[in-house]
Parts: sequence; C-alpha cells; structure tokens
Amino acid sequence: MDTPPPDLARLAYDSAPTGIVLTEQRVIRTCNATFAQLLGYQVDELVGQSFRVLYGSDEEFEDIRDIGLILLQQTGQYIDERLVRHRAGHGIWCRFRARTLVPQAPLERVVMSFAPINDAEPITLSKRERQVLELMNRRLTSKEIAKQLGLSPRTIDDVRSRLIKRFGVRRAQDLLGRLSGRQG
Amino acid sequence: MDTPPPDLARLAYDSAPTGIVLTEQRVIRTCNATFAQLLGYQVDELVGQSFRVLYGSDEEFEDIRDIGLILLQQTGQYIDERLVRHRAGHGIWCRFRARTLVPQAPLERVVMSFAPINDAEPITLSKRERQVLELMNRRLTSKEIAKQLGLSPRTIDDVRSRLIKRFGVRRAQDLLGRLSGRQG
DNA sequence: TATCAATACCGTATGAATACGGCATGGATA
DNA sequence: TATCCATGCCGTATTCATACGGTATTGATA
Repeated sequence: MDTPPPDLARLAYDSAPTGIVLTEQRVIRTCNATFAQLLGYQVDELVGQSFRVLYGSDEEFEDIRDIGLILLQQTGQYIDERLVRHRAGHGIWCRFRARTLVPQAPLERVVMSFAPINDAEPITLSKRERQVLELMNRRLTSKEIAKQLGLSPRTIDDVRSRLIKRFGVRRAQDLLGRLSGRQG
Repeated sequence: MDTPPPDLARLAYDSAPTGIVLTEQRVIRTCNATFAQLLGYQVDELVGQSFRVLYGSDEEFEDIRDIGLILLQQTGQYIDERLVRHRAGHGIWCRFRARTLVPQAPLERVVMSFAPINDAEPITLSKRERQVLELMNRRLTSKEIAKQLGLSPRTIDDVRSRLIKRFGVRRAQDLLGRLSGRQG
C-alpha cells in the first residue's frame, strides 16, 4: 500500500482494552478513549479536569494519608479495586493500577489503568490451579508436580479434573493450548 | 514554561501499568514498554515478531477453533487468565484482555492488554463485598442495603465488620475514602 | 506384554466464606 | 430521653474449594 502508515501506537493507546489516564498533581493530562467511554465522557471533557470528578462527592479530597500514596512512594506502584463514578451516577468497580513516574513526588506524574471487574468472568483460576497449569506447561507429570508443590499426586489429579470439568475440555492439556497458546 | 509540551499520550502509553500490544494477523505491530519489559525484551525486538514467541514451544499455532476467537467475533472482546513466556523461560500469569478492531475478521487487528496476576494482592474484594460497599457509598443503612440485596440486615453487618477487620480501619466508611476516594 | 500416565468415579475430612441469630455498647439525633 | 445506627462479640448452619484415599479404564510406550 502507498497510504501513509497509521499511528499504530496511538491506535493501541486509544483502543486498549483497559482505560488509561495520566495525571499531574491530580489533574488529568491525557486519557485514552477507553477510559473516557468507561465513564461516559468524551476525552476532551476529561482532559484538564481534576481527578476528583471521578469520585464520590464530598470526600476530603486533600487527605493524603493513604495506603496508596505510601506504597506508590515506596514501590512506585499501587494496585487495588475501587469504585469509580460513571457520569450517569452509578458506580463501576475497577481493578486499578497506578504507577508514578516521579517516586520522590508520587503525585507529580502518575499513569493509571482501570479495568472493569466482571463478576461473571468465564475464566478465573485459583492460585493452586495456576501453579499446576504452569508445571503442566513444562510437561511435568502428576507425581513430579506433586513433589514440587508438596502435595499428593492424587491432589494434582483433582485439580486437573476440576479444570477439565469446569472448562469442558477432554484433556487438561487442551487448557494449555487455550490459556497459553493460540488466538489473539 | 517555553519548552515544547511532551507527548503525554505517548508517555501514558509507554509507561501504562499494563502491557499493551497491537497485532495484525498475529504479528506484533506495536507494543508499549511495559509489555516488552514484562517479558524481558526491548520494544524493537518484539515489533514485527509473530505473537507466537510469547507462548509455549510447539503448540499448533494455527488451530483457531477457540473459545477466545468465537467470543472475540461475537462480542468484540475476550478476557481470560493466561500464561505467557518470559524471555528467560519461566511463565508469567496474566490477566488478559483482547479487543478486536475488525469484528468481521477478528484477528485482522487486535489490541490486547496483559496485567500480571499477583497472587498476594493486598486488596481483593468478593462480589458481595463490592455490592455492599457500592450501596454504602450511596449512604444507605444496613437495613436498606439488606432489603436491596434480599439479605438479613445482620448479614450486612457481617460484611462490614469483615471489611473493617481485613483492612484495619475503624469505620467501614473509611473504606469508601480509601477505595474510591483520594490518591492517584 | 507390562508399565506408567491421565482420566473417571466412588468416597471422606478440613477450612474458609457466607448468611444468620442474639445481645451489648457507644454515638448521634429527633 | 428514646430511637436508630454502626460496631463488637458470642454463637450456628450451609456451601464450596481443597486435599486426600481407593480403584478401574484407556492409551501410549518401553
């Protein structure tokens, strides 16, 4: 093709599956379309706004003695689940991640992501299931996995058959194809 | 200041807390720095690569009879948890989201996000806890919340006191400030 | 053929989360 | 003062996930 290449990074940013926002001193400097749409706004309605608009009314917005801020300072990032307010008034539960670009002054410049929590996610694994699948992925047998995790081989079989039933596949191996392999 | 403004959208994209990738026909066209770093690469090592590099070795990469692909076609998006392979060989469990930009041909252009799953996330709420917190956020009393959810008022108290203990706050109201209010 | 792995189906025991009850206390407010 | 609400502490019952045991079947493979 001879058409100029589109700005794919910009496209990826705007249509990312999670909302992304960059704030400076709590003021929104940029956000992607996904984020604006999530909350019922247009991007240009949000840019320049205080982050406060996303939250419940009369919280003491300046109170910063907060777990989040401390972790942000110490580790550079912070994760939780939080309720953000849609323009229409209702709340939306999101998995929230924040990363500061200036650890010395955590709020100076922060990039955040918001992913709506779907209470009926079709695919959710327990910690144990993830452990077993990871070792299955390395072609270990039940016995070997059991030894690694300090469990009975029988228990590994349990985990496997649970997964088989839950996801309706024939062999647990299929899950590896499904969860780690193809598509997308 | 007189310095030209930085490209904040670009900055937000690259330093977003979640990895973001755009593929065309399974070939990576762009990804952010977070994604590359998550897997142990430089961005320019990944651009142009087949998405296959991220996954286990000899999976039949072309087999597309997949839950994911069907949902991607039907709903435009797909979410699961999956294991991606770090350059160093070990697996990383990620919460995976895909959104296709061309529903008629789902793989034509896909934007995905990868957020590492931390098994010891300090803040995780159950569905019930989210429901109760959301209604608390609207200043409803236990009785009112109970009526809304079809539960005993006593049970709402339970949920509240569980939350109070778990997060070490004095009043459940504090959680609203913490989970929905300040910071970031 | 003999062996081993994965699967299927039969159990049981434990622990955690959830839902509920009673009751006592402290604080706000009508 | 009387009432209502949130909280704390004492219970109990149910459900589900997890972990484990035995045993039988199938399929690959040494």
